Amino acid sequence: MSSQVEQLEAALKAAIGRAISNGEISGQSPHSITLERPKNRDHGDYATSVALQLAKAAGKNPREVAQIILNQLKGLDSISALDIAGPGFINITLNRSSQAELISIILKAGKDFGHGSALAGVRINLEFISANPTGPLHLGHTRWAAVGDALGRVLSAAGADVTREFYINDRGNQMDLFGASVEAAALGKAIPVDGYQGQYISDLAAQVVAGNPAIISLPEDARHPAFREAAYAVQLKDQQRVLDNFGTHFDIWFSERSLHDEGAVEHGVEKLRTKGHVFEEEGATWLRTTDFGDDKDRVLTKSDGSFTYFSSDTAYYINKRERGFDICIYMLGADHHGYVGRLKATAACAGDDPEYNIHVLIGQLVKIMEGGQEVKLSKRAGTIITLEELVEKTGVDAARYTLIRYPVDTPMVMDIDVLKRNTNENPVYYVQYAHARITAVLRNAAELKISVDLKGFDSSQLTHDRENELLGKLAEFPRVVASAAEMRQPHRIARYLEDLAGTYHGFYADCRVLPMGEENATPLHIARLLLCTSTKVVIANGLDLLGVSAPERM
RNA sequence: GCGCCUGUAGCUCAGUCGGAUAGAGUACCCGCCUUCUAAGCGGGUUGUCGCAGGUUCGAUUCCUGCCAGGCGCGCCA
Repeated sequence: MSSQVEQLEAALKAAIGRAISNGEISGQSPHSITLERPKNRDHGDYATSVALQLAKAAGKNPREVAQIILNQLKGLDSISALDIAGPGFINITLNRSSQAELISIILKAGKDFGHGSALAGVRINLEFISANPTGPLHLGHTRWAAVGDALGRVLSAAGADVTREFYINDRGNQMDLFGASVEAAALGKAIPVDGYQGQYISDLAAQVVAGNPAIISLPEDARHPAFREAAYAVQLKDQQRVLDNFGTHFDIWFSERSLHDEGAVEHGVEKLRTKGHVFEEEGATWLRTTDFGDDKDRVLTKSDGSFTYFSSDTAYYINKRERGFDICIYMLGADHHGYVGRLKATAACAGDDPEYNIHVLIGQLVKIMEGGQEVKLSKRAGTIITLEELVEKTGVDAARYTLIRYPVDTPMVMDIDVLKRNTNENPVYYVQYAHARITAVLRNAAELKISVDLKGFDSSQLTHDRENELLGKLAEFPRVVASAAEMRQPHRIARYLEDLAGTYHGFYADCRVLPMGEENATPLHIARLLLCTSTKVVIANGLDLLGVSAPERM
């Protein structure tokens, strides 16, 4: 894949190893060498600062160390120039035609280009959204609906075996209150104190009654659960429909009730008890999470014998691990960050490594602007914005892309008015436009009956600076995907795509791709068309990782 | 009080395991479509990287303290 980079890294490492065994440098060989792409193109295609890092232990100045490494670094025909710059950076310039070989690598890999094996064999449970089935999904869920889905795709691309899971909080007081609210609405009675308000409750009531008119005349003690269950079913189905429309799909919808029905909660408590972190006090059963850094111990079973919400969470974690997942990723809103400590402590209590087996991502809240004003979200005032409404206003691609584009630990502001615009203020269009533009060029090539085939590819044709720049950018894609997966940051893909799109537009402006007029297609035209095709593949693959479409025309 | 997140250009934000002259978009000014999608390209202007110390060849990045903003700290769910 990016084998050139890997080869270079290996060659550097070998060169350092030889210098050390010669005694030219003292110290240890670093466990890994990182090549970076310099911001400034005068610094070559790749650069490394190993010489600076080794200088101290070697007792020599960094430029000397760099020279020693270079002396050992011979016989790589893919390199056209090696320079020592500044305090001791080694700058590497690749042989251009060798760099152009990337095109055949991309075209042969196709949809798989960018995929890697860093997480091969790792089973990951990715849990996100996990809303109560007591109302529509709103803005607070929307960020995760987009980012969680993209992260799932990115982790899969890194080779992980990913299961996306939605935990349905379908148990407890809130469900009863929800049922009672819908029931009251159906019967024309007042909504209970602390009950659920809003138009959607009346709508649900109407749907429930329409689906089963006899429900109203049930005796009271049968009517109450009947309303709760019917409303639950309708609301859950609605959430599933909205997410499906948003392009976010789950492998498992996991019911909290099912944990209790199958005795998993008791099982979880017993398992923790065998690990020695459970104790009884004041009639309640506790988990000593303070053994592992939590700020207070947590109750598993209340003094009245019933289970706490925390006990469900604990049991659910244990259940996931027993189902064979190596890593459990939780994506929570900032208003739940207080749970991180106890979740990690729970994992530790279960005998797991909280640094590896569990990973909690905290997403800061999203603010929304419309008409130049912040929309204050308030259930009481009826100004909640649902995921569905957001999509209606902006479209799936713009909403998803914008939500994914920022790291989740920064609070973000979504400006609805900007998202509605089809301009460059809306970066999704910038990227999509590049894809559509390439597609148009390739369409025209097909009409001219130019055969765009690797057989006719002469890599030495690509000598223009713009071509070189574009090739370099394409070569970065696999590393971007790998780091997005490793750091759980899908926004890196989006930023990369914007960068790549910009590089392509620059190439397009300066390099004519198709023959003009009656001109025949030359090897240069073919090579450029193949470069375009490669770029199209990478943009499409990147957008796919975000769940955003790659349009053929715009 | 304790804990988590944030503070980078007028605005919205990137910034790879600590690297070279801190970057995009937007806004503002100036150029570029008698041949491939101008939703584009090129050029110009914009910085106390919140403040103060520390670690080192080197800090926007790591550590400590402080300032400002957001959020959270139930035998609730």
